[in-house]
Amino acid sequence: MSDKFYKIEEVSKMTGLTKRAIRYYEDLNLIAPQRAESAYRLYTDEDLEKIQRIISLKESLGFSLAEIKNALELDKDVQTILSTGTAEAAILGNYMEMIREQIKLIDEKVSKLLATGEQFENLLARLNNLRDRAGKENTR
Amino acid sequence: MSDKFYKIEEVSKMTGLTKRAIRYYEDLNLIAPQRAESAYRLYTDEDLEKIQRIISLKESLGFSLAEIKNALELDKDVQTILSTGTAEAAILGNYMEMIREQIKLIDEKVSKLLATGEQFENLLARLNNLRDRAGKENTR
DNA sequence: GCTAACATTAACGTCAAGGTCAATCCCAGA
DNA sequence: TCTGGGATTGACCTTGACGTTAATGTTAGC
Repeated sequence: MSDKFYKIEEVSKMTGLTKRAIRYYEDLNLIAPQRAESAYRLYTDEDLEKIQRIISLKESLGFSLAEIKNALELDKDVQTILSTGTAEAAILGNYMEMIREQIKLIDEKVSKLLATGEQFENLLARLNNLRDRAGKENTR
Repeated sequence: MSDKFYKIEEVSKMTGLTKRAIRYYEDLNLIAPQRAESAYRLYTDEDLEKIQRIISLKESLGFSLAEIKNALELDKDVQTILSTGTAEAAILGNYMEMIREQIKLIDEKVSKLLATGEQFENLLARLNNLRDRAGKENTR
């Protein structure tokens, strides 16, 4: 966890995001890098991890940036609850319910994905079959 | 496979899409319902299935409509290859490669999703723990 | 034959997620 | 010190995926 700082161009190269996108995420309060006196944005490894999480949520889950913001905040809230050990039962139950919903949502996506995957596997198998039969015909 | 026809409002209700969205998909050539003489759109069960596939691809995979169009066309091409049994080896190999790529892409998404899911499960477990400890404290 | 509830196209509006451009500022190296 | 390559903000532009409205046609029941 070296406390090195990255400038936006480096972050762009490391993450594959454009500088514009990175700044945009900041506009939406998804990230909040430090600033140098010159007002340059300074990103830590922690910021980078957060950005990677954003990318992952976006690409795999197809979440909108607004949804991602919610997820990140939910996560953060829970982290503070866990670290302080402070939680009124009602609030805690609330968060647990939200997390269960997220999990359910993810499970649904997974099963849809698996179903789609099987369809393609099926197609592939049938094409394989066709190719094999064609091969036989040629060697007859 | 009854050859009943549905009008757009029925399709809307059955699929949960708005009529506007359904027409928009037609603009993009994702679907091509028949027309009555009055120019009303007439949807078959087959059209409905296609629409359901579009929805599924959109929601689970987060595909753009352009990507969905590609996937549907790929599927259709392969179907005709399979039904006619006609396929030059090169073309066949080509399609098989494309399908493998789709499968790979899907697998990647699935594992990302599962990873995210586990994170949430983890949080949930820790919250459960916290709650149990709090419970004990109250009954002490 | 009228009317209400459907349908059509065409055109413009909107929102998210950035792209692009301009004007200005900062910094590192010759 | 000057110069080129990055950084900043602000403003407007674009694309995808629809929403909305207007003007008009169709159909089913009374």
